[in-house]
Amino acid sequence: MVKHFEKIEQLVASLDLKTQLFLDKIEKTKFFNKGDILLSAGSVCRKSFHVRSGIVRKYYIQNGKEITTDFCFEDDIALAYTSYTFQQPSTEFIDCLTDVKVSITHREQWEAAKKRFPRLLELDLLLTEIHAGALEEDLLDLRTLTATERYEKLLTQAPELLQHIKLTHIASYLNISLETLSRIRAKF
Amino acid sequence: MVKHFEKIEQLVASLDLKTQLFLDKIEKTKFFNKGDILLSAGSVCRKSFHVRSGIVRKYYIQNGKEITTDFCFEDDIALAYTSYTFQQPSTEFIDCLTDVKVSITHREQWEAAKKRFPRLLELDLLLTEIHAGALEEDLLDLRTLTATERYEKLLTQAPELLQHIKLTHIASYLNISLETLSRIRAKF
DNA sequence: CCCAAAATTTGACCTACATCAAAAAATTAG
DNA sequence: CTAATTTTTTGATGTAGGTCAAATTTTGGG
Repeated sequence: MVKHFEKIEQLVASLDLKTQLFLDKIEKTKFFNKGDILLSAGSVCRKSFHVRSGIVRKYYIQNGKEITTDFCFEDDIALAYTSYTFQQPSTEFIDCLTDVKVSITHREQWEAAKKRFPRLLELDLLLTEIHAGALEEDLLDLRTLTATERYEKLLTQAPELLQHIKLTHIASYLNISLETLSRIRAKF
Repeated sequence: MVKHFEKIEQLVASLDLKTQLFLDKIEKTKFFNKGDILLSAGSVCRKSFHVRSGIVRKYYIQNGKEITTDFCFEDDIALAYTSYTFQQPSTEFIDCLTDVKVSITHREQWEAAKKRFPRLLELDLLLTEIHAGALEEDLLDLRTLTATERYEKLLTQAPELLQHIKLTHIASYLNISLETLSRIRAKF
């Protein structure tokens, strides 16, 4: 769930045509089915998944329980951030909550592209800044909001999410047990 | 508390001399006293504070209570990240827990430097990636560890911190009440 | 349309940690 | 060195939200 969409658009639009064409050339469209796993914990994340349609989820497993860290919709880029950046084994899984269409770019090719078209560094930086900003916000929320407040915030900021995603996943995303979430919802 | 120190060093070392000299030129050394405030919530963060000695703390105030988000020691860069990046009013304060020596660089000049020496974009990106990585780890810890486990982790990863910093601040950093932290410590 | 499986709700109980209050220990200033 | 102030500990009590179990509702395949 990345915001700041306009900023990204704007930067991409300001790139020269050659760069944009190159980016198009190194990405490949693929289709996955609901339930398919795009990345497993333990393996190194070497591709980015630019979601074109459908819903993708990032999660890790803690004591046999799935903990959702993010949902990715159209235009979001799904990747296991730390694994991708530092080329370490991922702690996260990435899977498809629906049938999905994604544009895949391999990290190597993206790195090469950045070498060849240095302005892509600006894009990479912007994306990373936005990611960090979102993490800071999540951290703040987790520290200061109660379970109910976190739910309410989600409700106002991303109500569409509740239409499409199972409560189990939403509960783990909000760091609330399924039962508690159900009780919160009962009182509106 | 930034790790990955070697990576940064390495990248800086790989910059050509002109770039390095330029960086030196735009930064200014200043001294502050214990208790001094480097940035207040509400104002926009326009400088970065590279800590040379002493301890700096970042925190925000929630219902009249200070919540510490980070401690910065020698070599760390203290700034209100989101405010600095997007030039919004900061939610965070930055203050000095001890007398402090810092190198200050103004954002404008840093931005200009990036324009003039594009390889600095790589440095900026690296710093942002490291920041994001740390945030991801904090988030994971907050989601999965108990109060005791968070304290133990701090104890093994940054024991020096406990020597120098008041328990009130450590408690708020760990998102634990002061009393609970005291009880955790009582049982070693 | 119906049944099996999955998702959600409801109920009873429990626990980690917060809060409030006061005592004890450590620090600082005069 | 002592009093005043700050920091930390200890005690008593409260509560948000977790866990386990069972009932209900929804969903999807045949």
